[in-house]
Amino acid sequence: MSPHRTRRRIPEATVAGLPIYLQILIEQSDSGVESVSSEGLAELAGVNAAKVRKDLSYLGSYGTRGVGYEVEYLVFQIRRELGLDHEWPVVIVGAGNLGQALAGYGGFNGRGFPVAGIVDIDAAKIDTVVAGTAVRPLDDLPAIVAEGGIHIGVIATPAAAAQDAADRLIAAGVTSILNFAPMVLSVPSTITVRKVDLAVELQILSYHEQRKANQPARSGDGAQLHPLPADRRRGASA
Amino acid sequence: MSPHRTRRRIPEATVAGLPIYLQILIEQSDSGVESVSSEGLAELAGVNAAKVRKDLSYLGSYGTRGVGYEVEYLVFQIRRELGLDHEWPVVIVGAGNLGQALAGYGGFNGRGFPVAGIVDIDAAKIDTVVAGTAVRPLDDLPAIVAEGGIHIGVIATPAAAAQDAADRLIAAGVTSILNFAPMVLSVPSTITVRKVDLAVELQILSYHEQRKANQPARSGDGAQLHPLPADRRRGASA
DNA sequence: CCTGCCTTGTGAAATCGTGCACAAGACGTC
DNA sequence: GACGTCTTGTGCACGATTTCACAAGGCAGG
Repeated sequence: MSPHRTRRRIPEATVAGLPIYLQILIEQSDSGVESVSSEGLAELAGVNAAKVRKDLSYLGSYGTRGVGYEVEYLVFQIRRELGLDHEWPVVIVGAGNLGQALAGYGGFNGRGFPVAGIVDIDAAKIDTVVAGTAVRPLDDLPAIVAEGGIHIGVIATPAAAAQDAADRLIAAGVTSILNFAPMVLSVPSTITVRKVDLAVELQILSYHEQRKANQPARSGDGAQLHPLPADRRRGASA
Repeated sequence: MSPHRTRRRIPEATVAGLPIYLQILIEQSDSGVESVSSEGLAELAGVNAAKVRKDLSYLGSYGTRGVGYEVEYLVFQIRRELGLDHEWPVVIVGAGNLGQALAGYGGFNGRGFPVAGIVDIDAAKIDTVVAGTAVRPLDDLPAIVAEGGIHIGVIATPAAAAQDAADRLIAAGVTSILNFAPMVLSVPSTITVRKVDLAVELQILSYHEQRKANQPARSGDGAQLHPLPADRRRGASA
């Protein structure tokens, strides 16, 4: 049975932070570290220690005052909260450059999101094998989703085809979409969409670069001429 | 000869929104649309119209009351603000699966971020040609960065090599980094870092999926929930 | 058991982002 | 030139997120 019921809602900002903590904790665990403090975790994640504690407190009181958090246990709890206690097969739409790379990328298969299928609209690509999986026709989407019990779809098509891909995924039963196409999707409010757009990321970097170029180093903002030797500081992110 | 001086600081949230508006505006421009209202733009970007107006107001008063925004002009202004009035060559560290895909991906070359070089630490990969660019040794990084006047580096290495890649990029003179490795980088505060982590995105989707599964379906817009296949129970390994 | 030290968990304050509501301004019409 | 309509630009309120500050516990040593 469900180990916990409708837990209090976790803020989006916290949900976005949990995978980072998880990654760090797993790393620590692999290194033999058994316990970690909010300050240590914060350091590694590049955030404020208070934020770490508040984020973790949404999961429950899994720390020990005066001691810290037990790494293994925290990993277990975060995994459970994120729904990572089982695999989530995904289907990729678009077997082009990006789709192929994603299929072959370890970040999917190795992390609990096995690629259960790849589809493409281009007949020439059908049956070619990408990273061990044969490309199937776009029309097979409903069958693939139903057979695989798939909830998550990945869109790796050109922008022009992205909305159609989304519509088909949703019609097939998918309820979460990871969109790599540079295109804002229009979907029902029941569908969760996350967008990853390389051009957007680069343009944000471009903005900051231009800003740096227009603004020679000033004494107050930590910009220094000599690189700091010992401890490093975190750069801008988010 | 910087075209404008230290403009008032633009909030990060707005900076992140500008590339989206830009993309939509370019699309509209290509379709022959000459003018757009904040409401129209908001619709296409999937945000609130007031937010669009507020975001754009940080650039200046480039709209016309009662009419809207002139598409071409707005494109020009956003481009300028983002520093997209010239190209930003990038260097990619890591010629593996992901690095190769990125090099071949149109999202770089076609959008003002030409790939000026790809480097890898693996001697076997040196001189192989990826998307028209020969892979060069990691040690060439300083030369590549200097010759190309490069400010932006892309990390496409495994997590374990990411910090070293960052250190080398920074030592070579790069001041902005786009990090695809599932690893929080430690860098001086003068360096701008943005992280793109597929696993993180998927895990966030996983959280929302789990949430939907635990929460009984609600009637509404025709998107029905998918029963969770009860037989899928394997734990994800790191 | 008591004391001192350490770190969590959490109210409260500060900051940031978003949306509403409306005055200000531009354009077309009469 | 005045009027009506439309849409921007923005003050203000609200909500979310981040940070601060500290009381509440837990553990070790005496």
